[in-house]
Amino acid sequence: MDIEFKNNGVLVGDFPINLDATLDCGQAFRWEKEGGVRRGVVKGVPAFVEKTENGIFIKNIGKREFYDVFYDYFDIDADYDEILSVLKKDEFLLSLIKKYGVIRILNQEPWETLCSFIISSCNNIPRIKSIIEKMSEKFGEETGGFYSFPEASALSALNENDFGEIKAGFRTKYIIEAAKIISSGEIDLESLKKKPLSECEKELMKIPGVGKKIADCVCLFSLKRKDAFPVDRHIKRALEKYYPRGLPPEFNKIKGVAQQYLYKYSLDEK
DNA sequence: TCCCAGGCTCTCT
DNA sequence: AGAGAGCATGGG
Repeated sequence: MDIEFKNNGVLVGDFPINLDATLDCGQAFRWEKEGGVRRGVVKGVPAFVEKTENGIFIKNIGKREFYDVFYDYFDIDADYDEILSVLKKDEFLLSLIKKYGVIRILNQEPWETLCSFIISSCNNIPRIKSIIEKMSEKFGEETGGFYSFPEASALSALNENDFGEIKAGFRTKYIIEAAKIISSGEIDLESLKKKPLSECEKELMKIPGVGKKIADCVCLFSLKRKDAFPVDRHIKRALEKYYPRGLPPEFNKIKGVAQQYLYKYSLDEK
């Protein structure tokens, strides 16, 4: 890739990405589209991203924010040529990669990811986004006209009545309990990055409202575990139809990336 | 009115 | 260990 700081932003060139697919296929929930520009809030920083001919332009940030926040977020270090070359050995994945280009795995903030996927339980994407937005406006910090995702410590002090207009339903008590566990340090999400996947899952599943699927989402989308493979109802159906005898074993270390292609495909099927 | 949505928990075998 | 109901809410 090719990084250039210009026009009060960062131009990341020679950087293959299907920006729309990456931001919209259910790994992140806070990216809106205004004209041709994507707007989000990443680790408390308001973000404006445009697709360019061979990469992306991130507006209104300097070197420091780029390397502190966005470099990691967009998984810029990872070699997707190599990752996708493995997936392309499979005929169906090859067709999906041809169709969708490069869908990247975002490295998101762990608490935001955990909380967002607790909210995702038995829910649809528009409603997940709406609940997260309402929570951010009510309990997050305002920065430049936008709201950061609320800290665990802020949510841990609330009770279910405070969530009245958030309309998170039965998930409300899980959110508050999870916030307590994380803000108290009972579980340290950052430290899970160093542990084996099975141990990460086991630890995360101690949190109420978190089963294996949500634990795997947290591992894949925020703990840099591309070997995590969240199975929701869509993926379950896709596996039964296309991989009745299981995924190719050579996918193992990067099957999370394959999962995003299968998920994107299942969204488009409807 | 029923079905579905990036599931999980609790209970009953 | 495995199956099934219940869980809040809103859109189709």
